[in-house]
Amino acid sequence: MEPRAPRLPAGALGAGAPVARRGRLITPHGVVETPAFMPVGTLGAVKGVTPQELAAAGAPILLANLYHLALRPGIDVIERLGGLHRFTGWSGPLLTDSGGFQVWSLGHLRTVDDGGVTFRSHLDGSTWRFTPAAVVDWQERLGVDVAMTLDECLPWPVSREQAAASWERTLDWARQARAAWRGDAGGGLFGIVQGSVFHDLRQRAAGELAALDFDGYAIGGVSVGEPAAERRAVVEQTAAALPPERPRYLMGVGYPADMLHAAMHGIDLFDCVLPARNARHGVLFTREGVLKIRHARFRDDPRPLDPECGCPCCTRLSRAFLHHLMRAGELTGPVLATLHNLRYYLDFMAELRQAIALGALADLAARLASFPAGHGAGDPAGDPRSPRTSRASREDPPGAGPHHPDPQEQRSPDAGRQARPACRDHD
RNA sequence: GGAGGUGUGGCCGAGUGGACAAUGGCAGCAGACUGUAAAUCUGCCGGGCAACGCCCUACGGAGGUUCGAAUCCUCCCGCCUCCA
Repeated sequence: MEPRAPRLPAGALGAGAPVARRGRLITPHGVVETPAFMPVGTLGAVKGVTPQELAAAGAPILLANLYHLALRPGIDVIERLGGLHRFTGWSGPLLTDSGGFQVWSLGHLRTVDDGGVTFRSHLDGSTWRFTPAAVVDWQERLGVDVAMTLDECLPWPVSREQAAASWERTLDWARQARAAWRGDAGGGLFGIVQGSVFHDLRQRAAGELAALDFDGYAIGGVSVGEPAAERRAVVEQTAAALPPERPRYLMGVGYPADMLHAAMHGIDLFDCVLPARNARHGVLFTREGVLKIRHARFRDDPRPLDPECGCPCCTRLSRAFLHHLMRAGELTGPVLATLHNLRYYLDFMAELRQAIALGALADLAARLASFPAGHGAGDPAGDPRSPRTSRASREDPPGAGPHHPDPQEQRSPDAGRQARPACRDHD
């Protein structure tokens, strides 16, 4: 993103450092304009939000979780009820995560071996075997638009040796998943790059994964505690090594500033629980920065959370009322807060897409960077090595403007195919 | 009028001779949260200070016993229950 910054040689498939790009993810249940944010509905719903509300907020695609749905209510049940779309009432594109994240988050409830992952259910202690092929099969039975391969999401930090060994296993799983994938329903299968914070590992992994010809590629294993600067470096260099004509998905990220940074490096898809979870915890994203709505200072505040926001909360309710609901433990509080944060994220992505189209990413970066430090907006996107803000706004939008068309994105063989997710440039 | 019970930090509520400035919970004041085991978790929460320790004030009030009392005794005050 910073033209003057030294970068590693481009990967075998990359002609150079990727830049921000607009695109379309074409799925059986609709087209997703990218870069896009995918709200997380682990159990089939974003907590507190109906499918209708989610659509009204502008969500283009919903993420759910295979691990959680397999344990409860079970793949069989959902399949019998007509698939995950029918079951959840969400008629737009659906992506399911494979359970790879639970390898990390449920660290003490699982064991990993070369063949897959054995979970001890967090619900009742029962034993569940997740193999690369089974995970693919289950997702196909759910009828999702985008399935993810089973991967091993490593903790941070790990040694280089651990990361390398783990990657060999995840790569093997990716091969098995690719072989098992049928894609009958028109969905696509994404592979997941791991490699912890080791750039050469990541780059190698990206290349090896690309050779398997997935419908899209995800960068996993970030946002597990590593420093933001390391994460950003990983994103930059991994993105550069991924096939440009396919969607790039940065898993679990993140704060708006992090998404902006990643988008500047050619990432197309994001997901994160942050807007929903923080909303439930009283932390609201606004165009002025973050508001902790439970703070006493909002008790008498008649203003909307964010006057520029069109969500059901901001259009007619005061900060004081939301403050009251959250403090009183009234369910409506977290619901409204979630609708707001989601709307903020989705609006932010719309602004991001527009900024890419207009070559105005620097303005967006500058505005984000102007947020008070420590308010949860993440570090400024412009310079991973500097927590200061002015830097970013001085730099040119890194190759994102109309004068920096990204030649990599054009005319991929799959660009026009509707049968499976594809990502391509606009016009 | 008689008998029994009870009174603890903003609220509820443990503690019944030293380890008690006093367990918990709530409320309050902050912090955290990144492919969701999270409407969760963590810290602070009588006052003061030259503050990893010390001092002051505190378990309804006043006295007393004791080396030592929120805890035992006496009286007073409030509240509750039962009997007249």
